[in-house]
Amino acid sequence: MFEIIAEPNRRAILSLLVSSQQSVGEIERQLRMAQPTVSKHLRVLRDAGFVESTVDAQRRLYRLKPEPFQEVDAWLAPFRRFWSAHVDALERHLDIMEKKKGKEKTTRPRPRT
Amino acid sequence: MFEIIAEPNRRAILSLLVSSQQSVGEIERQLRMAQPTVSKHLRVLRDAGFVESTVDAQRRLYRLKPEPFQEVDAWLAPFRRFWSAHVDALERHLDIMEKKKGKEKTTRPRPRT
DNA sequence: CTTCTATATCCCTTGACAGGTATATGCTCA
DNA sequence: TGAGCATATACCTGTCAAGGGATATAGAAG
Repeated sequence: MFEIIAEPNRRAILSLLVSSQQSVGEIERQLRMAQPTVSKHLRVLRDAGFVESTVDAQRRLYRLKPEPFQEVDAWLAPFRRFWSAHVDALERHLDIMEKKKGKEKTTRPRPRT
Repeated sequence: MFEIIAEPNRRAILSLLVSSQQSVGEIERQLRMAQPTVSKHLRVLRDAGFVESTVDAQRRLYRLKPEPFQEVDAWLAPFRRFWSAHVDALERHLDIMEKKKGKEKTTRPRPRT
């Protein structure tokens, strides 16, 4: 399951689908990917249960399915317990993240994906 | 970062390290992996910041670092919002079904958001 | 110093997978 | 029915990462 989300283009597709369902063509245009590439990634995502599709005339509308994300979350659980014992480290990390973002405005930046 | 945890042996190593720090040899024995394999995976994990090591005589003790896990968690956040809406809807639906059957509604713990 | 133990690295082979191009499939509408 | 659009698939090729085996490094012990 992790191999699925290891691919950057697939993560981009998933991020797109968070807001709403999209057709293949819409994904293709927004992500500037070739159509076969999009279709192939969607195939992988569908086989892995990350998305499902419905037919709308000649189009296919893809939307997210929650289960695999829950599995990722479940895998993360033991480590979450671990890191919550390291709140100090968390705060240091966030400080570093803030400093890295020094170029950006203090108003909420748009998510870049 | 996802490529790192996409590898099953690496996930096994990380799971081992949740309980406590381990030497390379201990990991090698518990997971029945060849020593160079363990060392190479640990190298990858260390470079990606998932683990760190300290020297103990000829041994190296590896332990988890929290930051990359937090990043995974951060990536998951938008999807978590998405799927918790789904689960809530499902529960409401099930509640309705229960009531239609005239049965008592058994209170269930809410999933953590 | 020599040897033993623990770990890291090097080299090589192999397999998986991603992208590109061409083509197939399927639906719509004139 | 045929043209045209939207999507899926087949085939090819290059890249990259994992595992195996040999070897290098470094500390410990005698």
